[in-house]
Amino acid sequence: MATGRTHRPATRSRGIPEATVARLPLYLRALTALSERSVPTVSSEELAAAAGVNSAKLRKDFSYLGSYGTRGVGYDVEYLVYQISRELGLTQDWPVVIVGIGNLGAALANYGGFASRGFRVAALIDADPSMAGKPVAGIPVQHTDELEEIIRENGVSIGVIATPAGAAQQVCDRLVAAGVSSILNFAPTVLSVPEGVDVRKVDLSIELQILAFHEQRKAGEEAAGEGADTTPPAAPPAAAVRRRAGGGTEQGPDGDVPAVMPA
Amino acid sequence: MATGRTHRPATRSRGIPEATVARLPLYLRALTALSERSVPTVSSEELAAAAGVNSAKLRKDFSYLGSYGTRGVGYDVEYLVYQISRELGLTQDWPVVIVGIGNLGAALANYGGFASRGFRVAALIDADPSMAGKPVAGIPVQHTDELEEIIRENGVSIGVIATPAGAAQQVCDRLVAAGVSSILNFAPTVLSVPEGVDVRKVDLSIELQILAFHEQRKAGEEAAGEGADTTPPAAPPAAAVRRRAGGGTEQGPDGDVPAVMPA
DNA sequence: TGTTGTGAATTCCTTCACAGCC
DNA sequence: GGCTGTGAAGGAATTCACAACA
Repeated sequence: MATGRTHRPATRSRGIPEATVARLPLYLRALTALSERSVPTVSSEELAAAAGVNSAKLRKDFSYLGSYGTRGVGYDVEYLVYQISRELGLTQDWPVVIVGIGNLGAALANYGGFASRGFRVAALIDADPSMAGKPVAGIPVQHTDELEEIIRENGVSIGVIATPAGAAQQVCDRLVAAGVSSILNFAPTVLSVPEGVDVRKVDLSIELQILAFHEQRKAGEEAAGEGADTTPPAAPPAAAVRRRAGGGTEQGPDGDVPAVMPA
Repeated sequence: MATGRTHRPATRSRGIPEATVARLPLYLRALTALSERSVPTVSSEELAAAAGVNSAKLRKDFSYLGSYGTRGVGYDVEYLVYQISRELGLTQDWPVVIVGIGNLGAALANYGGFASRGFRVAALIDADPSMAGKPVAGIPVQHTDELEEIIRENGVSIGVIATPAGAAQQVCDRLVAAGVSSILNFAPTVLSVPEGVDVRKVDLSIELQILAFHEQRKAGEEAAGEGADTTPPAAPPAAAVRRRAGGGTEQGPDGDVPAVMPA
């Protein structure tokens, strides 16, 4: 789900499995909600329900962090919040820059959940000179020319790319050259990065396509149901079939380069 | 990565592993790019590189779809595009509704990649009456009151939730009741849905937290390096530690309910 | 008694390596 | 000779089920 090119073999970072790391934020959210309601302790069963996983998985996940629970009782909410936060590195301040302040970039800049978890938007950067100086979410947009300076001055190590696909690799290269070593990519491209740089990708159209797959399957089951297999009716040997959407935008079959959005 | 509550045991839908389904859109994108450059055939090695995976994995993935390649030659680009599109259900038209037209909802509505893959934005829905009628991305926003009618009239089966966290479950319930059976959730909540409904989640703050984890680990390795283990310095038994961000928005430790954004 | 923590079993995914075919 | 398709091996993630223990 992450790592652009660098075929890092899904390292078990510091002994904690990737799959577990990916769930820690979920637990953390559920725990913080409990904390706000001043719930002192929680069982694996309850917490698992709140996080939407099963309790055995949750207990195993926590076992990688240490033995933070009490048998017969459960987990101390505040303590766990602290431990998970520390494990995730959220007890420190992470300045991030957002590059590409279109619709999506603006949405990200306005997102409150950032600051509430140790992430601080250090700068907004856009290539459009007419954007420069315009405040978005209270932060003035700066021009791409200043990218390197901004990164270095703020000690930024995490960058968010919300540019069109065409610009993403170039922006990525500049970020990395300037010292960024973790990138969250919203552009619909596979980014190439040197060893040691982490890339995670958020790709809207991929999520929709996966949903469509399951949706189609459901529809098929309903219809068929009876005998034989579901093998599709062997298709035209070499005929490309394009979409046949109804209305809506168009801007090239797939090269995308959307006005502003994720894939 | 999907399914809110419904603990569906990661079914291998129609024999194709979930992990493979999740990669098909990646291949499709790479293939479409090749198609545009009029490249007639491609080897597993080349295509894998373009999609950012390794070639053995790609070949195995394709083997679940059928034998669409030619030994000694490679894959016919157009043909594969068609086969994958069909497998994903993209050869048909999928009307979707977007609920919650804040910054993010607007970004989604403007996203071109939608239409280019069989997804058609059938309607934009928001709870704010003052939004009603206002066009976003050329589509007039409609009020939540009309949700059920819109779903039914357009035969919508895929819904996108881009509301604040507090409204998400309620919106979800209404969508499901009206007939939607696949949901893409951008709100930072675990959604409960009945059996048979698919939920996928896109959660920005989770992605950032995962990056922070790895970033922290990198920093730690640099520093340490030498002897002993990396076990952290046992922490204060029951003291919650809050962020210490610098500037930035605030709106409650975690309950989130952001102005408009994903988690 | 009630709940954690964890070995063992299971299932799922990835990678290897090579036979089969063009 | 080159490249696909796939059994088989290896590894990772999940789940089971129960001993340990407050």
